[in-house]
Amino acid sequence: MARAEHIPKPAVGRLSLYLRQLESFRAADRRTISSRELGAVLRLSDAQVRKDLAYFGQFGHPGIGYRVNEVIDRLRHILGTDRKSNVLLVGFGHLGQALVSFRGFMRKGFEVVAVFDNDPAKIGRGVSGGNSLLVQPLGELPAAVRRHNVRLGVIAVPAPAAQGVADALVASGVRGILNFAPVTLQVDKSVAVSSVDLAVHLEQLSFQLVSRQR
Amino acid sequence: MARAEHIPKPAVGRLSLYLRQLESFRAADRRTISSRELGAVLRLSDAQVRKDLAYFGQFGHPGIGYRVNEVIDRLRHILGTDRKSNVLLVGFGHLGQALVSFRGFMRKGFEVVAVFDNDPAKIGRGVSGGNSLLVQPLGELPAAVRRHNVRLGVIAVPAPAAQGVADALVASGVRGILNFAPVTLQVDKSVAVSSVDLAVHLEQLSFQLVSRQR
DNA sequence: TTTTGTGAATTGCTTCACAGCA
DNA sequence: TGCTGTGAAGCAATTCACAAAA
Repeated sequence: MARAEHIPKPAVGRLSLYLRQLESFRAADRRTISSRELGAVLRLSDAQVRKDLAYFGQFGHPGIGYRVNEVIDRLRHILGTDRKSNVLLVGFGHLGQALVSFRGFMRKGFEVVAVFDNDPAKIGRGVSGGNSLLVQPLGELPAAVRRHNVRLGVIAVPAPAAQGVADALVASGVRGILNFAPVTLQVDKSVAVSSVDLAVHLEQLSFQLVSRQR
Repeated sequence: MARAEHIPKPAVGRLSLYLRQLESFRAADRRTISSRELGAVLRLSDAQVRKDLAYFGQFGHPGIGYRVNEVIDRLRHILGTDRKSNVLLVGFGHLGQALVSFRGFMRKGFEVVAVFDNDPAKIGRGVSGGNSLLVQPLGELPAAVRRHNVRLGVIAVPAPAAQGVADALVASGVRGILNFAPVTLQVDKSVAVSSVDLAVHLEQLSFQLVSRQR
């Protein structure tokens, strides 16, 4: 039992991949899986898989492998997605609409409970996502955070507006931000930030292409 | 000049961030910038910034810092975005629409030259993005790759369809894939893949929240 | 001075290889 | 046998700290 040892940051990132892959195996009626097989589909070594899981306790069964259901449950608990988290979305452009209609959201333990935008043409519009949400003006943000006990916010606004939105989220008490705007947000380091920048990803691919063809 | 030395993979990822931030500094009329200041806004150490840039040659000027324009040009060249790359998009749902209408695309040296979807209701529709593109059926994909000399493809289809699309892209000669579907694509390792999974990012935030509040 | 570029030291992460269990 | 968990070894990345340049 190697609990509470120092956990490499990349290991935490892989936990999500293990969970996703295990759910896929479960959908295919697999009951157990070895570290070797799990690693193979994710392009990781078997040792990597074992070590990552072992950081969080005794997961596997020697001679058998890992029981799919058991590991899924434990990973969800570790990641904190075994109970629903209320999420708030700011920005209802194409990307924002894509995000609320994305099924993976709810399935994974996250629920969008409010949507904001400052465009008067969008305010008051219904959100397709399901539970009869309406797009609200940003002024309503602090009230919504309190009412729904929101800890996570998603920023899907244009770059120039992103920092202001981040400030508003943090001031309202949000503790984590998923940012899709291509800027580095300046927030108190007690707030967790994860950023997705389309251009950055394309540039990485471009670099790999350039450096490989030589 | 420490060229061609072994370059840490994370360093390449940061190159994009340096580029983005430098463009932002240029927009604010800054001509030079020190490693300390550049690192501060990106939450990196000054030594990290210097070392990353030095992997790719002599960039800075002792006593002065880095000349913004100069470094921007050289980073673009290194990343291969100093000339336009033709990109092909598969999947014209909300996410696909968000991607084509994303301004950052063109600005960064990428241009979407064809859009595909298998939904008959979408085929033939115009793509808002600008240059009068029409959504095409997937069967047209190989021809488009050849015609436009496409090396990069973006997958924005539902998870179950993603692997098939990836296979089609690779078979057509695409060399890099940006994947938004929540699956690990199995492709030949000569093909570069970069994946963005919304659920994974939210889970990372959730984990950080859970582990911090204790 | 200020600030870079870079070997050396350090820290962090992954792989190895094997004891132990089923 | 098959497979996990884990110290030890090996590799990778970051930070330190300082000579050299402007």
